[in-house]
Amino acid sequence: MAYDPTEIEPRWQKYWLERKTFSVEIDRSKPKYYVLDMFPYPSGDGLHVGHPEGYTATDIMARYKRMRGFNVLHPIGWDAFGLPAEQYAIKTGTHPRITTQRNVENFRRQIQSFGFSYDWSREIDTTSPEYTRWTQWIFCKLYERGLAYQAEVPVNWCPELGTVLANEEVIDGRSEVGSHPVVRLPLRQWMLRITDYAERLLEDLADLDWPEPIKKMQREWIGRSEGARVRFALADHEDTTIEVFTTRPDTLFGATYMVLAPEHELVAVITRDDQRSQVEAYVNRTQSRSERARLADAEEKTGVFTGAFATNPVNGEAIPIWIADYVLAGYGTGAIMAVPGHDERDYAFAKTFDLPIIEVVSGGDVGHAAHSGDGVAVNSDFIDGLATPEAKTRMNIWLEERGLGAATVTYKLRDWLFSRQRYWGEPFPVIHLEDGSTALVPEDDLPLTLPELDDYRPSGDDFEAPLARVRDWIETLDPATGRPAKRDANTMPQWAGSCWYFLRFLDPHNDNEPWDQEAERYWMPVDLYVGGAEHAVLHLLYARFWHKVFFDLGLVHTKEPFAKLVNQGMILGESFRYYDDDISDLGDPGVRRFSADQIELGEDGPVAKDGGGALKVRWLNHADVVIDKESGAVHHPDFPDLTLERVVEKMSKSRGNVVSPDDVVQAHGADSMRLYEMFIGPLEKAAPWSTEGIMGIYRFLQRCWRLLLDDTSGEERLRELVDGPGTAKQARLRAQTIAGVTEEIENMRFNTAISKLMVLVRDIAKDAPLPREAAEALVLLLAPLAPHLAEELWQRLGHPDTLAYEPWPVADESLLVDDEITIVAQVNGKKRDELRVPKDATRDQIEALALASKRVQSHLGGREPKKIIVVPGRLINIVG
RNA sequence: GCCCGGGUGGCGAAAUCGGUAAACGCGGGCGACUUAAAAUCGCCUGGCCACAGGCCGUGCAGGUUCGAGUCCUGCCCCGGGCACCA
Repeated sequence: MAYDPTEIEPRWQKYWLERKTFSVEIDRSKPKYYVLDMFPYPSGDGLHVGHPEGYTATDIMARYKRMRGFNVLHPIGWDAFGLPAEQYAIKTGTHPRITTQRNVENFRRQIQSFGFSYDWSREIDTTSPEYTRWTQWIFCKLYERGLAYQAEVPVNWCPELGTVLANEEVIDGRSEVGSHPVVRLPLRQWMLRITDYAERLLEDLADLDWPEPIKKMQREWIGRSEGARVRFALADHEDTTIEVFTTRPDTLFGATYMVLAPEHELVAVITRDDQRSQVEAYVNRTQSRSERARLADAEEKTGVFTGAFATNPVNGEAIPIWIADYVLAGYGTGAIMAVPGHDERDYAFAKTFDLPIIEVVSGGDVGHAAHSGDGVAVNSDFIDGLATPEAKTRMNIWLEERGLGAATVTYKLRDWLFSRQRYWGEPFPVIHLEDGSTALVPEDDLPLTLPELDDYRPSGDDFEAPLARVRDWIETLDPATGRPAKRDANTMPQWAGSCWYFLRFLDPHNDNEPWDQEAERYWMPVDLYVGGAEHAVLHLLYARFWHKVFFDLGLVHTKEPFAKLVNQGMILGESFRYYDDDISDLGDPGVRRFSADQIELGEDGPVAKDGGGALKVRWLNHADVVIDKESGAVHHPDFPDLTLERVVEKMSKSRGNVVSPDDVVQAHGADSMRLYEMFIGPLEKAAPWSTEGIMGIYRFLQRCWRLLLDDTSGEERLRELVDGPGTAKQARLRAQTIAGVTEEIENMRFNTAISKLMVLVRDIAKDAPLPREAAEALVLLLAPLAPHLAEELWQRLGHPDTLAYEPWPVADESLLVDDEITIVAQVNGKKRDELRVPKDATRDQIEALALASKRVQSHLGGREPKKIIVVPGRLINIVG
């Protein structure tokens, strides 16, 4: 029998499950290691080949750390609330619970078929009442601390999805999910006060072992900005002032006008009657325009004069107050002092409306453009001559002394819009009382479960959630007074469940509290967290926020939940493309076909270079194309003259480049898939799936099998193994491989770890029979990467138990360096010869050997060496 | 527009302390085994030339250095993020 993963793998998967090989409990005699995958959403499509990449990486680390003596927590569960199941329910009437259960089962089956070493006794599901109960309990804690509040806010309403989206879920005025249009509407919503934690969320990033770009994205998202608030008195309203935020208080003398956001509350108050109709028209126009439209023409500044004037506090000058949509209501105070000389946006606005421009910082030419950089203050009375940083400080002091303003810090981060007009989410554990106030549902009554529905559609035009229609659920009694009250028709966003799931894994069946304190103190923080970079700000920021609240509540002992973060790259699909002019898919026999170099991109898509006619893209699968062996060029199977363009991109149904992991497991086994995904390149980097590539890995695993087992006679027998370490060469190769693979796995460089194992398998039994020590080391080193094969071989080597807890092999340090090494001899920086020298050869010995080399001498051409550089153990360079 | 990544053989990549460029794998070529094919095993595989040898070669153009894929300056291309945040 040859190596047969379809027989070996299910057998070992069953073994692990039945024996609970990977179940863990707190064990204070061992160091702990918590390794976590980003919470999967069980979609209807099942896993594609990209999912297992991150899971394989964490599984390798989990298995490796167990062998290194760590007590490893490696759990999995389901982030099972979410839009797709609900949209499916809207279409088919199937309850999302049914869809979700079905999908979870499929995901579990697939994930188990990859042989991941999860502790299945800790499996959780965010939609289960036992989980939802604690999500709601956490909301109560947020509410009690004043971190959850309701507000009438302009929200991102997506008519297509029938819900409100968080700012983070809107990209260029469209929904992140499905790319549907989004409009701004004022609605009463639940908000979470994440802005209270802005400073800590920013500060604590510093100590995290996360990729720098992700930290940077979070820093920019939080957007800390130092400046000053300045109060401007109004010329006609003695009791009213307008406060602005500026990062450049030093330019106050250059403030020649003021701009309010159209939504600013004082707009209606200060507008002069003769300007009112124009102002109102502008406000209405702004409201009705989508964010997208506003952004699209950001170049052109628009605005209207209110007729009112403010007084510049530094010089008493009256400056006009305008409204314009380039000032955002949600940032700072929603009002600015405009300094056209030193701000590009203000400059453009001033030019458009012919407002005065004054230079107050030297170093530029305000006649031609705004000078927004630092310089020296001019035309600025008491700060004249000061450099920008000093001028800022001086102005802040001046303002503070007179009670006109103060130095302050502002953040871009906004409060988190936390309610959705959906059915398939956690209901809010609150009731609305007759007097307009709200109260929490008593803790004993949690979880508050969802009622059954006949119709999952959103209520449409009145912007209400489906739950609003369920009267006997909505209408309830206040348990405190017995008076009528109403439940909240909104549900929480999908992020809620994933904000704390890593804590529930510590103690998943606890009925008394969300997690046990002792378990938290033992297991937290997460030592390694692996997932896609698409969660850079959303999930990772929200989860950090909640964690800090838990910290303040004394529920967790670490400030941060995820000590180390790694983003895996995507597995891409390969497809091949050409173009034709059969735009309406008529199958016209006279159709013209074009290769990539015969077309160009017009405004409405591809057009032919020769005629400019519109073209349609056509895609072919790898299996259907013809590849020229000589040149590597790819051709259409039916039209050999048509050269196809290779395109590597995200897998999608429309491209026909999706690879199913079920097919891969069936054809080559889970071990091959795991190894292949790790072998194609660094974990962080995106790489294309290749059908040929996995064959190479499959062959390698077969070689491992045959190295230990003799299957020529038809009954696979263990080969005769030489006891002990074998020859000196074999012992050295074994030691070098152990040292190399250990180092690579520690740094999660699995691709090079695998290549080192390939070298071992290739060379270990080349000149002498395989020694037992080498065979056992190979199997143990292979175990984290290809666990099924390793378990099988381990058993055949005579070990009755799983190797999951076998000690990791140790390299004999003394064997790591050869006695004789190769040194490169260079002449003037170019390699000319190689020298074999003892590993501890002296500088003089190497020099003598190099100068004795014929090749070196011929390239020196009789010249005297001017300088000789010796790099110990590496090379000698003779300059002459 | 701004900010991050990244450009190395036909392909995925390695070289991460400035020190032998291309380890390992795919693809390709040649050979062994075979009636044959598959599988397997062995060797070769960056380009060019006056071919026991030499020249060129890590996106492009320069620079620093005995020595540059690696450091510096300018530019080009690809991927991602942000985008009126005062």
